[in-house]
Amino acid sequence: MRSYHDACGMAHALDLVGERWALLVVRELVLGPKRYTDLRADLPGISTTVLAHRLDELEQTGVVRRRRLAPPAGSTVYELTDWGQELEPVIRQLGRWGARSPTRRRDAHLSAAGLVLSLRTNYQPDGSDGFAATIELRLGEDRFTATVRDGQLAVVRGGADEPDAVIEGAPGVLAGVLCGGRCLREAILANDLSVRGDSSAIRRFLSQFSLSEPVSGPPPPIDSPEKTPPRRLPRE
Amino acid sequence: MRSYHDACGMAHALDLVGERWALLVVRELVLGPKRYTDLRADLPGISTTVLAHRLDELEQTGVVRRRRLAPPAGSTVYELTDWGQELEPVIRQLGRWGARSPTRRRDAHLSAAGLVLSLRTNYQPDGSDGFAATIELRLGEDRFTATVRDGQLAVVRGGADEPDAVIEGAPGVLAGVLCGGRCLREAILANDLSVRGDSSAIRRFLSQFSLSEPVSGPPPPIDSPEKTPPRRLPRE
DNA sequence: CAGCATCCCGATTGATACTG
DNA sequence: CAGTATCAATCGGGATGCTG
Repeated sequence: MRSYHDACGMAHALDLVGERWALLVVRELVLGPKRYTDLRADLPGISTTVLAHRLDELEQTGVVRRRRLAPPAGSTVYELTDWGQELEPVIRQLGRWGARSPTRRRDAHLSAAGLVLSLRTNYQPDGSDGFAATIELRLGEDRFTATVRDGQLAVVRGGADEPDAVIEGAPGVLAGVLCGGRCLREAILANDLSVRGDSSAIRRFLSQFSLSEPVSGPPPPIDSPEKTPPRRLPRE
Repeated sequence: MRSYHDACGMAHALDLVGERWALLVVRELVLGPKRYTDLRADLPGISTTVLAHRLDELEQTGVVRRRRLAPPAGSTVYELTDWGQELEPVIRQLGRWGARSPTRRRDAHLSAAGLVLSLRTNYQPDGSDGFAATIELRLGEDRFTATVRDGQLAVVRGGADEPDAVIEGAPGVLAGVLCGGRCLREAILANDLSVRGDSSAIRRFLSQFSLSEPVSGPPPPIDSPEKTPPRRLPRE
């Protein structure tokens, strides 16, 4: 296994999860166990070879665990270990940084896990009056339950028993509305999204996610010669 | 340029800084600008080809900026842009995670930047009485000034004017004492470290860094069959 | 069909040498 | 000092094959 041979914690973290696709595999598992085939489906572009390799390595290093489900399911799933689960803050902080990139394509594919993590990251209660709601999110095959209470957001996998509302649509569409500034009504009219239930709860829910503005556009193409004088020498 | 074609912020972040060595280059620049040759020296194992590639890419994506120093220095340095500088929390969180790995080699090479970042990460004031001190760290060629005041730590590049104490030694040795539990006196006797100045300030300073304990040893080699019953099906 | 293993090929990396 | 050039080794991606 390749290594940076560096005692720095970050360098060692990259020994473990710095290989191509590794952190995306972890991202897909943050919300719960998945089967090999579902991982492959949720990571468009990964090859079966690479996925198998990454899962092996992540298992060997104690980030991921394989488990066979009890009968009658019988299938094998991959899940994060407790330590692997602690990568979630890392993933969210990296996501918060990358989301502000001027070169990010907001129209690219978005997995359900990607959307839910961005919800967790971008949630910001507005006025802190006691708004509470349970919203079921139907993202393709996957269902999630988002619960807002006391200015806290929780999103877990699985449908809700008695949701105040249900929102159904592709993750990318929902992201466009939640974090990309797209108009909800327009998305519904375009048949990209469908909603049911308490529409005022939906509106309040949607309004509680902050749009992360990209940093100032692409960097100036040419370096302006004398605008920023050298601040200091690289060495003493 | 290779991309995951994923709208998730984290995936895009990896498009930008996920290539091999990229984040280590950023780490080396977090404390201030550096020249090409110094980067190469501080990143043992990187090839000149890859370093040149990474710097090109990081410059194109607006993470790093090249600058020619004013005469008489005249040399070219690389420095983080404001946005690139915002990777520091990401690097620290990744470092905090990786530092707890059971497979991390604490005896490997450690760069001055790696040490200083781990200081910033692991600082935890103990009893909050008004301890204040200025300590100069001499790490090979590089000097840093660590200032503790009001339960806050600041470490900046450059020597101190009137430090309360001076500590000199290799970054790895200092890390062993600060975060690895090695005895200061023993390190001095072994001639790995030298100190000058207020020795009680040094002792108090050193005691304010928390040892991050590794997570429970290497994962169990064989999966115990029935110990953790399956929690749920991967799909509804 | 789930869960890989194999083979092939182009892209990336790393070691070394070389240049302005 | 600050890179570029070259080349072998490795890695990633795509297609396909295999096995229960």
